[in-house]
Amino acid sequence: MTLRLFNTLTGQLDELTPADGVALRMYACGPTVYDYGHIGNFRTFLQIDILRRFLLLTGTQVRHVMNITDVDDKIIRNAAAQNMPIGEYTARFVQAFFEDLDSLRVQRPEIIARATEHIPRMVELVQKLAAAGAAYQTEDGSWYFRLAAFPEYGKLSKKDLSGMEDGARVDLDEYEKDSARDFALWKAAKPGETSWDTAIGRGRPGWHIECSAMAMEYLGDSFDLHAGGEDLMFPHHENEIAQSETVTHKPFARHWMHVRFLLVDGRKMAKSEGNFFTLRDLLLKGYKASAIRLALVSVPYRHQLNFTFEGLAEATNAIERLRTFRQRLTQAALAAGANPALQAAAEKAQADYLAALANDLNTAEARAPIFDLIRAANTALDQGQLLAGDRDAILRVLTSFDAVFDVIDDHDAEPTRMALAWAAEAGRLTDVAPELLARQSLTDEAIDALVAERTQAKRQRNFARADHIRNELAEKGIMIEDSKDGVRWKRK
RNA sequence: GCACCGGUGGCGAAGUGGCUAACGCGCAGGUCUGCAAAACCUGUAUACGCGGGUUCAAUCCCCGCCCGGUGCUCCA
Repeated sequence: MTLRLFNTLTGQLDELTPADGVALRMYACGPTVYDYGHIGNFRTFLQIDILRRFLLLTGTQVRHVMNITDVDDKIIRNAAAQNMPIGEYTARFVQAFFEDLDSLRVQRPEIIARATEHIPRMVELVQKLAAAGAAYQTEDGSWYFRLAAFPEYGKLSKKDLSGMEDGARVDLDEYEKDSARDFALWKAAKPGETSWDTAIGRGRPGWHIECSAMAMEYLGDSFDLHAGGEDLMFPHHENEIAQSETVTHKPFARHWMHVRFLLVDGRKMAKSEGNFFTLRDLLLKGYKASAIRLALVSVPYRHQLNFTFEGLAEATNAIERLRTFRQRLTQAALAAGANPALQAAAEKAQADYLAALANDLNTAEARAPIFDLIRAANTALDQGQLLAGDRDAILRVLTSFDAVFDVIDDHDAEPTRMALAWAAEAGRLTDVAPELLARQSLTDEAIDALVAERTQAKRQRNFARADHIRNELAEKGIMIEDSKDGVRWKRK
């Protein structure tokens, strides 16, 4: 199954296949590690995760590179303010970033490249640009890219900069540049700043050159796909193209994917708006990692996603339905054989599901056939018409669904535990929702014991005692569910 | 200001030039249950921003308008 994915460069849906026929080479812009990641960041990484999982599921190998920008102005400033080397400052945010990716079940790229470990490659690129006459050094020792050297500039973001007047918004600090739009390749060291002593002078890399250098290092001069948030399209990705193609004279990435922004309550998320959430904020409010994943993934990547707590609640309930169904199906006592109608339903669900994803990763559309199948299967189960062979077929569909969405398997305990441990360490226990603390206040064993006692009481028709236990557990967010197959409980 | 994207039932959100306009949540009824809850089933809503145009036919194409958002600057 071939994926048709919108390509920013061509403005249309293009088939995405590995040029080398072996593995899809893709580069995705990673985080700048100056703070904890927020849910907007993670929407992008989650959507790219959907892409990579779909490719893997449908038999395309991937060579996926993600950078970590571990040196930039904010990092230098913040580290200096805390009187520590930038490596020490970024270390905790790098670690937190990967913990958060794990919480959200985002698969690791094959290659993770840190900017500070690729300085020589960046210097080399600047030298090549200088040799080609596309880079120049200003009096302070910084290097800039000469936009005039790349006539195709603007082809990705579809901007025509030719008519733009230089000087419209000139940064006073940068009066030395030949043109206001020329961008920094290498920033000369200022006193006391972190810097590297290199052949092009003492300084540190500009942001854009990092990605060009690392992408080419691991993927070659030309590769299949470059992805990132929509905000990076201009100028970051445009600049990458300009630098890279000026040096190689080859197309940099054939395909560009941009994930649109997430809004919160209809507005752009910003600290100043008071609608800014990190993943940890949400976990401490008691939301499950799986619900956050599903909520951020269910709106297709090319649409803005309006994040709300109602949306999180919806995702929570949708996941409950998926999980409950699979549990019911797995536990049911079934006769041997197969029901042709259900076999056909399973096959159709699988086909429709994959077709939806193949169509520009339409995750919203992809959910529908799964829920259709669940309804058909539940009805058949009620009527005793679901047979063992049907169970196998349906479970296979769910497994396939979870290979991409990854929300049915319940891994929610660990992220919550991690977030609570972090909150304790960071002195943020006051931010933890009381319900969450209550919910975690009893161990599984303690709950099992209480549930068993209640079952015993019920058998003895001591309903007062039984109801008392039920209420007591309910107050702590533990829900008891009586069913034909026995008693289940879950943390709400 | 320029550019781009969107406006679908109570909410979220697919989709299509003509067929019952998905799916999820919510809500209602039913089944089950000691009672509940949960679960499941069924049902639910006079839903395609407004005004023109093209067409035998438009929610879907074109034009204009209104509303919301985003980019043009560090930003996922």
